[in-house]
Amino acid sequence: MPLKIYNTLTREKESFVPLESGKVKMYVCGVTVYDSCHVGHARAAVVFDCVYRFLRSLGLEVKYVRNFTDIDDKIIKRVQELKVNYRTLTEKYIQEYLDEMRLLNVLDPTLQPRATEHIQDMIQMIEDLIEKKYAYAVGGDVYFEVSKFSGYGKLSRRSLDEMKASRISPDERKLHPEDFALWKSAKPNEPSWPSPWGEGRPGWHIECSSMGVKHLGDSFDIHGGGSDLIFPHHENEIAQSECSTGKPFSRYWIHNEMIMIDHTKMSKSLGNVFVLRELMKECPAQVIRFFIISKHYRSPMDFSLEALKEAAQAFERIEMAMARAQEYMNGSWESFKNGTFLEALEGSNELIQFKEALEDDFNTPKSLGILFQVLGELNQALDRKAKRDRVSTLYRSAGWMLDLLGLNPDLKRFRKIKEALPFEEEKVRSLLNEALWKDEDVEYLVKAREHARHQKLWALADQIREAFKERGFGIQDEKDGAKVLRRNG
RNA sequence: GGCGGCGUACCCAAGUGGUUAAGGGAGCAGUCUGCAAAACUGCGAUUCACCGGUUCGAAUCCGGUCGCCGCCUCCA
Repeated sequence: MPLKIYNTLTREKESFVPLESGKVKMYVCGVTVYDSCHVGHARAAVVFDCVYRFLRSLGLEVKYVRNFTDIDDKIIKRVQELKVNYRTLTEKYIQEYLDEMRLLNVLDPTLQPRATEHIQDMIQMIEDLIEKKYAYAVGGDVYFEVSKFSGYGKLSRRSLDEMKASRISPDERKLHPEDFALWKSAKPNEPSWPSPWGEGRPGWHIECSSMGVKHLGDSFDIHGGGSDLIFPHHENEIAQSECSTGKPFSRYWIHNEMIMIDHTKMSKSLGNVFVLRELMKECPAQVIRFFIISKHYRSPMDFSLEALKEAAQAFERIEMAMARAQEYMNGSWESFKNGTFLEALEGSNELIQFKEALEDDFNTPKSLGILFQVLGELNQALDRKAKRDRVSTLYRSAGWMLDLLGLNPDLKRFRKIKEALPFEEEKVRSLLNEALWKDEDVEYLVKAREHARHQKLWALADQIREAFKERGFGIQDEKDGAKVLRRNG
């Protein structure tokens, strides 16, 4: 089955055929670095990370570019409010973003260019557009003349007539109200770069055209971003790029839908955002990732702490099963990997189904359904002490699925304590009064409880278990020793 | 107003023309356990917002009604 992608440009699911066989060139709009990211930014990053991972696992060589917008009006506004150097500000949020991406297990794109590193490229493209009469300079500003591009509106399905009717308070110096800025002249004390039109900065849209074309070529395969970028950002990118190069820009446009709070879009202006780094203090990043991929990327998704709690519960099921299998097999799933995903597919019905789910426009929720079926079988096999071969097959399949979805279960949460430790009731009593336990205290108490159970001192055993619970640990008694697990949050 | 989308069990969520409508959470019952926890087993939508139509057959296609949302200004 070929990979099908829903293309915003055609509004249809299409078979994906890259321009150059075996290679994919993909550009995704990153973030504007003027403030901390929220869950919506995480969704976009995770969605395209899944796309990236899946394309790679199909054996395609993917060049993936995701930019940082590190100069724009919002950044300037923030810089003036905070009275800091704009590079200090942007650098801070770039680092924050990179840290968060790492925690979310989002792979580094091939390139992460910054707008300010491409000012010259942008100036060249603007000059080119002026020369070709698609753009005009007025004072220190340059505008793109939208009516010169017959394809304008093809992505967002809008006509110029509609736009003329709806545009509000147009800049007087524009020839037409719907024209947009390619270059903006600098006011005093604003960050600026020299240009043929004087000191200034690039308009927002030109950076993506310029960096896309520079790093991926005039025409490339996939362009992604949030659905709120379709108009005007992506529409304008198409106009600039195609007028400049004379060639079709991106061939497939992928847009992820928004995160909603109480059925309303999460956005800064409404003040209903959940800041990612705050959320990560309460909840493991992997749970956030799991939450995100549990809904198809093209549907709006309601976010709430309750929903996140449900996701945490479901994710723990994954972690428990994988931890059990790891213990049984005495090794991480990677150590049983042998070969690539495509090779692992051979004869593995569940992996084939899993692949088919993702091939259908990256249907991650459907793929999770298949993962859970495999985990159910894995648990069954483990319950019945099935042969190593059977367990190993299921374990490996589940591992591949988690790998492709970029889910990284935290198996260190589960610890089986095996070594014997001397039991001293006094020490146990004193530890029970401690508010915080070190690792060795945890181990000691697990063994102490085991001792108490062997002596049928049920009251003491239950007291210890209760103390564990109060400190965020769960205990599971198993035939060959107790297992302790650290609860999330 | 223009363009686009959504409405599936208590909650989340796949399924978009054809065997019993995936999966997860929560709940209830059973197995296991000193009691738990986890795991396993069983139970749970004769029905897919509503009303018509097309079809041998529709949650799935078409028309209408109701409700909700996004974009059209900065936005992932």
